[in-house]
Amino acid sequence: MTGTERRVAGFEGQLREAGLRMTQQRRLILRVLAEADDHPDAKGIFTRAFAHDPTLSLSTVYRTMKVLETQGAIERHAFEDGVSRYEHADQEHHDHLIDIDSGEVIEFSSDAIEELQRRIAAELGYELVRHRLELYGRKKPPGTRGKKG
Amino acid sequence: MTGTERRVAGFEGQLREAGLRMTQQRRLILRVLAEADDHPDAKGIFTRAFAHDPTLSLSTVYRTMKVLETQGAIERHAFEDGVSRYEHADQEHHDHLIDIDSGEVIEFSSDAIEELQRRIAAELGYELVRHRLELYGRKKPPGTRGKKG
DNA sequence: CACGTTATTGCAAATCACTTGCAGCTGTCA
DNA sequence: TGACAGCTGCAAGTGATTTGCAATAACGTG
Repeated sequence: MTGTERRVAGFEGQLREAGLRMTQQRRLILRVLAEADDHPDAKGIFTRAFAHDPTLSLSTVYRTMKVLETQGAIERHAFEDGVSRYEHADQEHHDHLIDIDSGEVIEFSSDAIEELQRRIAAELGYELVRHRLELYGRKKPPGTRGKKG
Repeated sequence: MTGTERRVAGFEGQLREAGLRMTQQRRLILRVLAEADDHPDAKGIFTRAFAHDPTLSLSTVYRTMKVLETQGAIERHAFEDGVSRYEHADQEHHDHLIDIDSGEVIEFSSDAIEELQRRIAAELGYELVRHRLELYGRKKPPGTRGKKG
């Protein structure tokens, strides 16, 4: 998987630049993150990584996530259940739609909504720094796409 | 404060209707909530209520908040720090803008953004059930209101 | 490549917000 | 007023995340 290789290498470089060490554990966690196409929480990352290195500890996962977040290498999200979920940050900004029934997380982005948020903040006298937008929805029966309820 | 009186009475009615008991503790907590114009967390509510009744316990606050939320009498929000904050629900739907520097929470509502969210969900094949939108911003210097950065 | 710093790790204990088991107390309603 | 189910305070329990500490392992240097 070349994309993954590249991502891990990229993360490594970022760490090196910050004077941080590239340990076996970090390399492993980075790989797990790069290969993930979902939004795993710490325990999920730990489980996947643990399969490759049974000496890894959960606290190392938490510490690594914090380092990576500080480095801007990953993004942390906390949806309704409150647990932190992570995803690599080498992608365009996006928000999340959560399927209420399945828990599935779908990514989307909308320039219109970004702009609208900026404008709303401005109207209140604020400069928008960041935001959190999560939609919680239920799958429509097929054939209703785009139609009005 | 007539508004407060009315709110507490309203809450009481709601509880009664649901076959729940109106205890001294609940009455007190309701009053605290009705008088609050901010978004206190459980500890904050406890502190305010405790001043009027030093026998009150924090678990009663948590239990009461859960009951009130179930009754739809209050709304619970969890901003970036993850702790649950509460506000009474006898008001129009709104979202929140959080001042990054002061922590102040400003309420706002936008039909445009509501509609946009509904449309985005629909385009993804979902019916929007609820959402969470928080803007995090920094106060602009006066005189820049509405201008573009 | 061996060595010394010093970051990093694993483990266990500690936090923090919130929940719950339990026994006694108190609204409610007949 | 009396019974009874709902409530409450207290203390212990959860579950996610953090932290103190001693051992370990990166990484630059010689």
